[in-house]
Amino acid sequence: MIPNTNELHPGLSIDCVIFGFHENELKVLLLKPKNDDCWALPGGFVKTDQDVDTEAVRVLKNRTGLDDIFLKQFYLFGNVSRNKAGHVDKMIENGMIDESLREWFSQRFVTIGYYALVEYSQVKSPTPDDVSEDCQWKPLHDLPELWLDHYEILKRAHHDLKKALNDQPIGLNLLPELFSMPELQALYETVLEKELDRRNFRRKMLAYDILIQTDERRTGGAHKPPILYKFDKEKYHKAIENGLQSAW
Amino acid sequence: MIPNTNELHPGLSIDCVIFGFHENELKVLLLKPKNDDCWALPGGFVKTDQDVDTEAVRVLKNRTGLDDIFLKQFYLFGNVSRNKAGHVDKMIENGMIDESLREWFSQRFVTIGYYALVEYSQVKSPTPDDVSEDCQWKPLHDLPELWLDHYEILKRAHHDLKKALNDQPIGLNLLPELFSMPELQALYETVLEKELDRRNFRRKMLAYDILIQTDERRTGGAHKPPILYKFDKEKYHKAIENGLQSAW
DNA sequence: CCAAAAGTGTTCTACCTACACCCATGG
DNA sequence: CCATGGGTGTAGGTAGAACACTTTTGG
Repeated sequence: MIPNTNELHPGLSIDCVIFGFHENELKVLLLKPKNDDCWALPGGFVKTDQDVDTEAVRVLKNRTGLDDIFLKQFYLFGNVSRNKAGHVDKMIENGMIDESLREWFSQRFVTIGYYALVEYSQVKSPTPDDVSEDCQWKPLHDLPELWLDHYEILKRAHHDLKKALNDQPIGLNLLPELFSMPELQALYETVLEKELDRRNFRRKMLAYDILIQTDERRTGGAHKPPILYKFDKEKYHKAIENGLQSAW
Repeated sequence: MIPNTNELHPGLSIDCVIFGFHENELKVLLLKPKNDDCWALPGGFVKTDQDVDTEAVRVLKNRTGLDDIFLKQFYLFGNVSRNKAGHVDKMIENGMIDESLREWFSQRFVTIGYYALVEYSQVKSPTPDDVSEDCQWKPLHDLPELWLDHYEILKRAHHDLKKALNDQPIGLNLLPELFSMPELQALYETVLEKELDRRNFRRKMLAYDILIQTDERRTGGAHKPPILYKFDKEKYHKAIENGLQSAW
């Protein structure tokens, strides 16, 4: 529910690009606003007595039930053009918001983009917010039409995520607790949108020294069962803080 | 002057960390608010009919007279704690702002951090804004006490700039048109806060393929005069767009 | 026993590191 | 002529790219 607008920071919103990884595809959690053909990024407003980061965590928690998740503020979208004329009228017509909120929604808004990486299977039931009728994972490469500038926000989130891989590992919170090297590689290939050499990938990843090899193997395939690994969380977080490689 | 507050985006400000390079030091352009001991980052507000980036460019232009400069949005500072109680009272007491603006300034503010890299010598006369009595370059490593969370903003700008060097060249807009390799190296060493090997630096920088060697040399020193280079602007900008190195 | 996919090792190359020598200038 | 700092080259090590063979499972 939209809280009393008096308690909200005017003209400021949050949009979260929530990435999940499933069936070798990157998926994004999207909302279907009521009576609208477009889909939208989960978002929200900022209470004036709350940190912006806190509010982003709240949005994530409300949609996915998850907290304690990697969540990164990546950009503030502040162009005037993102506020489309007629857009509020439509929301009122569609019954998404009440007439009384017309003024609040008619302000010029800037929005803070966050992206999150979550484990697909842990999101038991994606939950729509009160202005939406549905909440679903959509494949990054087969997206429905999106609201306003949400496609641009999503693209930039993915672009920033790709770049971040040069300096950070990913996988924690995006893969199950135990995973095989080929599964981790599939994640990287999906995010990067390119194929990688199996052997070189393994060597490089092991050199990061953030993996712990377990005794278990993933059986069931008609082939040699892969070793399962888990992340050394302490080293993983250190790697994120210190950066993985630097030219200087 | 502060425009009519009705035209301004409420609770939203811009702060610019303007870096200059002079006498082998990184300097930052700071403002001295009237009747206050602290110094502050140049900043401003966002007109509701202007893009946020546009407003940041305007701030830079007003303080330095420069435009067409590398200006990067690096973070939105959105913690509640940055709004200190009593801080508006003090501004009114000091005559920085009029009593009539009390309400406007008492809102909770979030601020968008930008950093800029400018050529020190091109800023003929740093210009204070109307709530400040002075505008000066201050050495990054000998800063006066700063307003509110401006020190935190500055630190983060520098940190982001350092990281950016792994993926981008710097120097254009920060050095004169013509510069020697040792001068460029001094810039890198200053930003990175570490010493680099002369020969390896040269090789690496030339490998970036963004420099044009000129026939001129910098004379005057009691030693072999260094060759002067300039940036190949087209290649320089391409390097910024495409990134200099990537792990994947 | 065969197909499928996983685990391992080697060679070649490119780049980074560390270092030493010569060169041009001003004083 | 000498002190100062700039230009150049090279040997050794490390890391990435390309690539082939062996291993283990299910069917």
